[in-house]
Amino acid sequence: MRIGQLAEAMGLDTQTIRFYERQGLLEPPCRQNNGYRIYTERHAKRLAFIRRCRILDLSLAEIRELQSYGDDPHQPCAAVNIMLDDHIAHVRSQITALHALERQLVALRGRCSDEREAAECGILEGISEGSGPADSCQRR
Amino acid sequence: MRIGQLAEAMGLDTQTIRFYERQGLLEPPCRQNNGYRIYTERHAKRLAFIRRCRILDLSLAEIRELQSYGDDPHQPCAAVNIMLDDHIAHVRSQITALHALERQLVALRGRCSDEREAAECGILEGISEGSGPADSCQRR
DNA sequence: TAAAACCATATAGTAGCTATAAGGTCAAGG
DNA sequence: CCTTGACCTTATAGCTACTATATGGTTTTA
Repeated sequence: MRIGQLAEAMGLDTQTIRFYERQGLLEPPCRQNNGYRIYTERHAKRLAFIRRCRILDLSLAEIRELQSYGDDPHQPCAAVNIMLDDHIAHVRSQITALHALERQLVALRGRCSDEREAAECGILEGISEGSGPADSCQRR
Repeated sequence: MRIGQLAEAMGLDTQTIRFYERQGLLEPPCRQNNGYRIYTERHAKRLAFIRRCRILDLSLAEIRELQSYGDDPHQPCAAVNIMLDDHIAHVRSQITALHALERQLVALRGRCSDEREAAECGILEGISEGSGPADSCQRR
């Protein structure tokens, strides 16, 4: 399987596959005489694992760590659980921050209707004053 | 006011201020004979505006656009409203995506308790299989 | 007079790709 | 036989919004 076929199959760019190789996430495959990379089913599986991790928004460093656990099956997997717990906490704090941001933005949006000149625009005013929906408003 | 004092007052790094200048967000200030930047109250206000926009997670490009409206007070401000509406929509879609992600991660976390070997870890298994909480699970 | 604290510029690094340039390889068509 | 097009290769630069580092000048303070 050449790189183009693998990329096609996985729905990503050939560049991305080479990028993962350079980053040490994907084992360097054998080469043909002409230098072309030849991938095996193993590579495809590993790549699928990487992609699913990325869909879960894990960083490349975290994926490298996970792979090291997967490759050494007798390690205790507590570290995997910890990583996932941390990641969940991270996602939750992002959600909280975005909710606060949304409230601020909606409040700001309420300060201007469409038909004004910029000089009277309540939004520009609002940003300039630095007033959020309330003074107790959470800043990230 | 020199750059260090301004940075101190605004709670950011001097580098960041120079960076905003290079990016065209902050007007280049006058210089002393020795080349030191001298800032005025106007600069401080503009910088505060920039910071408040960043707290609202607006991009530097969006801030540049907002400033151009603020600097030309007779333009209609409809564009400001549109930008804010877009930004709110963007934040909301981020929130939605993160909620879906959280559900996936929590389901995955539920597949492993602490005291196993990596070979039996339900999490590594779960990622390898590509199973989320359900097959209909939303992928970003 | 010398160290500490400030200022200047230029350059590289961060994350995770994506895009571009410049070139080698291979199969099919004229 | 040659060319065209699709594929492959490497190296390099770009994206965002900073942050860090290196190197050197200036000013203040002890």
